[in-house]
Amino acid sequence: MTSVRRLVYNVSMPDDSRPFERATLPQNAAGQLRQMIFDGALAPATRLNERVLCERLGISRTPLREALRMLAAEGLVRVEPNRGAIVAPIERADIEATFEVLGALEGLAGELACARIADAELAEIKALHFEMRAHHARGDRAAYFAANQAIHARIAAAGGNAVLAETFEKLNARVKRVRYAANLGHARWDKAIAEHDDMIAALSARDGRALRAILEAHLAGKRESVLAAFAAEHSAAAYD
Amino acid sequence: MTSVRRLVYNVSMPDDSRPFERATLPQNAAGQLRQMIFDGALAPATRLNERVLCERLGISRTPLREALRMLAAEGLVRVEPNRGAIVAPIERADIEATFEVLGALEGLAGELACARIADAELAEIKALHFEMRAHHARGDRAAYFAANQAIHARIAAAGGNAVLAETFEKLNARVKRVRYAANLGHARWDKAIAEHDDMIAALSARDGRALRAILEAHLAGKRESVLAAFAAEHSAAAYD
DNA sequence: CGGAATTTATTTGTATACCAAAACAACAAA
DNA sequence: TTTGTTGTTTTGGTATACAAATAAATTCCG
Repeated sequence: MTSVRRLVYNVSMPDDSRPFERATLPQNAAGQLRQMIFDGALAPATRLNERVLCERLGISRTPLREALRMLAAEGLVRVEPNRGAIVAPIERADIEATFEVLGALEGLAGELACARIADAELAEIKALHFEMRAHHARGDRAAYFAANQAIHARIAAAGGNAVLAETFEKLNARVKRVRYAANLGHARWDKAIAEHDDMIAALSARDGRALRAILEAHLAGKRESVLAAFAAEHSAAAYD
Repeated sequence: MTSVRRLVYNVSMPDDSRPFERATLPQNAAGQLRQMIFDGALAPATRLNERVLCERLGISRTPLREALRMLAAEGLVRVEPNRGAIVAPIERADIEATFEVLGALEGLAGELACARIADAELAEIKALHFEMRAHHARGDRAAYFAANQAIHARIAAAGGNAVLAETFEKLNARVKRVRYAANLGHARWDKAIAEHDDMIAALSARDGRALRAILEAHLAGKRESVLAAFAAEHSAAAYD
């Protein structure tokens, strides 16, 4: 049972600046569902029966439906009138399109980050980078994945553009599951690591132009590996 | 009473490809609220009292709350636990951040569009362009605005990247109200028109690099004029 | 026997009533 | 003016009911 380790590295998705963040039930439910979708407990195209989910989450229909609407607006779920919700299916085109946008967004973020990042934040990203390399050295994919995601989220955030960071997170969420599923081969993995080294170098040097190029290339590479894994999985297990 | 003319140019926001689109109440309500927010009937920071809105829209609380959640996920509304929803306030930083992202997105879209756009779609954009110039010549701001928005939406769509177009639309929606409020002076307006001419030229020539640069600059210009108007309005009517 | 028509069972969409807890407002007291 | 205190309103959530739409099961017919 490969239950992906719960994201260890906090990146403070919404502003958790307020003390004692009281979550409302729909927010909670949405969070749980998100997690289930990420680690595959809810596969794409799975019907989301309200009754069943209500029991499973221990809430009533009203907040559940609100949660589903939220997820729908995020693109993780699709609601069809009178037919209910399903986990949003991902197609090849979606992956391509999403990574294309992610590349542009993170490219911009990198450029901004080089101009604006504080030393402390840079240090933290470096620390994460070396932790990630440690996980890579040990071959611990889950931990590597989490650290990797954290780094990218922090770069997205380091641009100091909240809208950018938020948009990046939301889009990234849509492909997170396939990202993790893409168990990269050693060659690609090593290449990714090398690219990360370059990223850190460019960021340290505050070379925005370079970082943007690296990030765009990195995302493109990631896209290819994800697409490959996606294609493989789909030829192996043909549902239709 | 400046009630902005209802968007004349369809850009097919969500896929209205299916015939007889039955809308569910929450979707409907969300649409109406969106419109009210766009044309200022609901100003930023307005409390959205459930009871009142239920009456106004003629629906019950259940679907209304779902609609509010949807709008919240889109960033048009903010729901604070136990405190209800308000129309999302916009601050200077939000405008800057949003336009920064919009610039990157539309830049990418432009580049993609140059590579992929079909002649028919290019012709349509050209047609819209000249309509827009006509509105400009007559000084019809509302019509100009609508045509302008339509052009940008079509460019965003012409990249053939659905995720990109969708993301652009959603982010643009957040600043649409201030965009319209920014009643550009003649100088800026003429400049915008000139930039649009350049856009069309670059798109016709399929010069992706150039179009990207033009679009990024255009958005930056738009940002400045919006910021100026925003600042002016805020010094004039100081609420606090 | 296989497909079409029809009945039946589920499920969704929405409304309503109800309640607790939180927020807000009004007002008295220091 | 600030601080308590006390109603009042509003929100968050549950439970229930029911029509309409979908999906499933069943019957009917060629």
